[in-house]
Amino acid sequence: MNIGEASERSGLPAKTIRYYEDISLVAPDRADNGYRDYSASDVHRLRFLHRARNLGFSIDECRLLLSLYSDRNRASSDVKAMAEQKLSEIDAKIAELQSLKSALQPLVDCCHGDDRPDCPILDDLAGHGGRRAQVLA
Amino acid sequence: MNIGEASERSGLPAKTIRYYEDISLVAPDRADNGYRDYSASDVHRLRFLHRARNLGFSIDECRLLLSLYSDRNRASSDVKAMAEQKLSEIDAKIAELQSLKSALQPLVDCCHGDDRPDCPILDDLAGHGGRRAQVLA
DNA sequence: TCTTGACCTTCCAGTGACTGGAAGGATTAG
DNA sequence: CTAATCCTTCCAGTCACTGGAAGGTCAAGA
Repeated sequence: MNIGEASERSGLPAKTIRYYEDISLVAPDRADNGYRDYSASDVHRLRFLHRARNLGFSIDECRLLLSLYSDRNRASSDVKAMAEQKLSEIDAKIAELQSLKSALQPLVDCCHGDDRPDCPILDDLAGHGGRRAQVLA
Repeated sequence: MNIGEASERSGLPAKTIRYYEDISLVAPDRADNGYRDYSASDVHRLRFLHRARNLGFSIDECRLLLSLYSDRNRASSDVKAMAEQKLSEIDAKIAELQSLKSALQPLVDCCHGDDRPDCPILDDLAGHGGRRAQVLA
């Protein structure tokens, strides 16, 4: 099948699929007219990539996952370790965003948000927030 | 002061400070020997940038914040609107990460993680997870 | 047969926000 | 005088695409 159909079936944009070929994640056949020709297993691979990317795995991690997937002898513990690491990265990002939020929220809350030029948010960014506690060191 | 001291005082790496000059966020003087010469207000500006970047504002948003900061006539509502938008972006990112987590966690939980090749995580990625619900559509 | 439009190809460049490194000049301490 | 440290510029790489230009191919309709 052509790239358009492979795109539809995998959920990935055609541009992305070509890019994945550039970086050797898929290797479709070529038809006589030069068009890429995707097999069902190519599409399978693309769907795998789509899912794994959606789960937050990097391209290199996807590459590893694909090789583990096709390795009859791999242990599930290898994959589990990667997934667990991903989970802890996700937790760390959530924590970071929440601390960002708790730094920004009080500034928004105490900004009157009217036409006057006085603005606690800018004051804090400037590093002289007056009586208010500094948000960042 | 030289870039090294400006770096220490602002908390930004020298490389980053030079980059900020490239993109016209700061414009230090030059000494006779060609070295950059940072004033106290340059450092002030760099600290402002450092704080704003840490709060999740993009470079372009920082540029805008800086211009609002030096605009005697700006209304605090302008800044508040930006900060509120930032907050909702942060909330959206947190929600996304949490849904990522709730997709990945059950896979990790049900993977036995031993030497056997059977692995629910890869099965799910491959799109044929058996009796388990598919994590992704 | 011709034409239109959809689809495909390659290649180049840009994104955001830096970061690393090479090659070389300036300054400072001993 | 020398060695170490600091500074300079410039180029290239990161990550994972994405946009666009220029042009080839194909299927359907007049």
